[in-house]
Amino acid sequence: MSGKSARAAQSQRALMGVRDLIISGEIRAGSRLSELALVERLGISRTPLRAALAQLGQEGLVEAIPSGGYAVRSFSREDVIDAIELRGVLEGLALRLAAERGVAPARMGELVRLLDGIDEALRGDVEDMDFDRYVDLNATFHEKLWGLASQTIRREIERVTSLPFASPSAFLDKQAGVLEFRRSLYGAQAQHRAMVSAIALREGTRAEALAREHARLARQNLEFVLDQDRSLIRRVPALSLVVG
Amino acid sequence: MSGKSARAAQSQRALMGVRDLIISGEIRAGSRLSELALVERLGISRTPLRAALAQLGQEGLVEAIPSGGYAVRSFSREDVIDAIELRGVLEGLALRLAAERGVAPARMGELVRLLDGIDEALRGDVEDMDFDRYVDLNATFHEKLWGLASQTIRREIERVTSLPFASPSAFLDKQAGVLEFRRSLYGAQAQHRAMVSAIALREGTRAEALAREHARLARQNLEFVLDQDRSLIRRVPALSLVVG
DNA sequence: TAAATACAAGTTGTATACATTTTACAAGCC
DNA sequence: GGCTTGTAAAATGTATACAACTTGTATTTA
Repeated sequence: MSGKSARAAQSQRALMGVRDLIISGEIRAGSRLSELALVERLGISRTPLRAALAQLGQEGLVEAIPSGGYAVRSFSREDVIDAIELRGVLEGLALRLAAERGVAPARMGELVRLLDGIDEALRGDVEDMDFDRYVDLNATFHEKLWGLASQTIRREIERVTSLPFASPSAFLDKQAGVLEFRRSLYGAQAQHRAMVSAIALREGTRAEALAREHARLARQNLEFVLDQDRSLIRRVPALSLVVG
Repeated sequence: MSGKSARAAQSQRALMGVRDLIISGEIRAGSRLSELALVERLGISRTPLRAALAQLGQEGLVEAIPSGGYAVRSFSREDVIDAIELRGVLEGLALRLAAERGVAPARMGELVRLLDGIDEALRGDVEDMDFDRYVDLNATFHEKLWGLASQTIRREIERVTSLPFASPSAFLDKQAGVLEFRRSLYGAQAQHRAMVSAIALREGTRAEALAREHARLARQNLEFVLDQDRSLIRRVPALSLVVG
C-alpha cells in the first residue's frame, strides 16, 4: 500500500484470507481451524498463517483451544452488545482527552471539511445519493476523529472496531436494504457535528457523552436487527458469528 | 500451572523472558530487539520467540519497525496517563454492565469475603502487616471483580493492565518504600467496598463513576512519582520505559 | 572533499522438516 | 455391554535451513 514494504506480504495475505473466510461465513462459528487445510486453501506456508492466527486471536475473532490450535469464536448477544458499549466508552475517552488537551485548528478544519463532504454525498434522493462516497468519507472522518487520541487509545479502538459487527458501517448496505439507513445516516451526521463542536469548545465531558450516545444508537440498531427473524440477519454477513 | 498443558512451553518462556528483560530495564526503551541475540540469551529457537514478539506487539510493550523487526516501545508521560485513564473507563464499563445485569449472590459474597481478608491483612502496625498476603488478596479481588464482566471486556482490561505501569500494584513495594502506601491502601479499600455496594444495589452509573475515581487515584499517584527526581523513579522498575 | 554507488555483512520473513502431543478407533478386559 | 487401554494417525509446537531485504562501509567519481 503506502509506505508499507512488501516484506510481510504473506502474513498480510494470510490475515486477510482467514478473516474473509470467517466473516463471509465459509468457516462456521465454533469450528476448528485446521492449519493444513488453510495452508492449502490460501497457498502459503504455515509460518505466516500461524502469525495471522495469533493476531486474530488477539483481535478476538478466533480463540485458542487449550489442547492446541484455534477455533472460530462464536459471539452471544451479550458479547455483541458489550463490543458496542466498549466502542462507545473508548471513543468517549478519546474525545474527552482530545477536548481537554485541545486540538490544533488545522486538524479541526479537516474534520469539518470531511463532514461537509459527507453532507454533500447524502444530498439528493435516496436512490441517487453517492453511497460509496459516503461510506468512504465516513470511514475517513472516523479515522481522523479517533486519531486525535494518543496511540495507546487509538490502538484499542481499532482492535474493537475490527470485530465485524462492532462497526456501524457493517449494517449499512444500500443494496441489501438493511435498516432504514437514511434516517440513521442523518442522525449520525448530527451527532458528528455535535462532537466536533464539543471538542472545539473544549467541553470534554460533553464530547464523551456524545460519543457514548453515538454508540448507543448503533447498539439500538444492532438489537433491532438481532430481534428480527433470521432472514434479515442473514443479509448482514457481519452477524454470521452471532449465535442465538 | 492449572489445566494448561506444556504444549506451548517455549512460547511461554519466550514471552515471559522478553517481558522480564524489558520491564527490568536490561533492554532499554527504544532499542531494537535482535532476534538472534534473544534466541541465544533465552535458549530457544526463533519460532516461539517471534510468536512472543508478536504478542508483545499487540500488548503494546514493543512496536513493529516498518523495515522489519521490533523495538522496545518508549512511553511518554501522556501515554502513561492515557493507559491509566483507559483502565478506569474499561473497569467502569465492566462494573456498570455487571450492576445493570445483576450478579449472583454467591459471587457477591465471594467479593465481600475477599475484602474482609484484605482488611485483616492490613490490620496491625505498618511494619507488621502481611504485605505479601495483601498483594495476593488484592490481585484476586480485582480478578474476580472484573471477572463479572463478559469475556470481551475482560480481555481488554487484562491487556491494558499488562502494561507495567498501568497497574497500581506496580507502585506498591514495601521494601522500596515507594509512595506512602498505607494511606493509599486504606483509600483503595474504601473504594472497593463502595464499588461492591453499588453493584449489589444495581446502581450501574454509580459503580462506573467509582471505578473511574479509583483509577483517578492511581493517576494522581503516578503523576506524583513522575514529578519526583529520577532517584525515586528509578525505584519503580515499571517506569523504566517512560521517557522524560 | 563530498556525494554516490557498489558490495558485503547482518537481519528478518518464509518455507519445511522434525518431534511431541492429542485424539480417534479398535481390541481386550471387567 | 460398557469401560479401559493401547496403538496409529493426524495435528500442532518447535527448530532450522533458505531467501530476500536492509543497512553500514568502503571505494570510486565528480
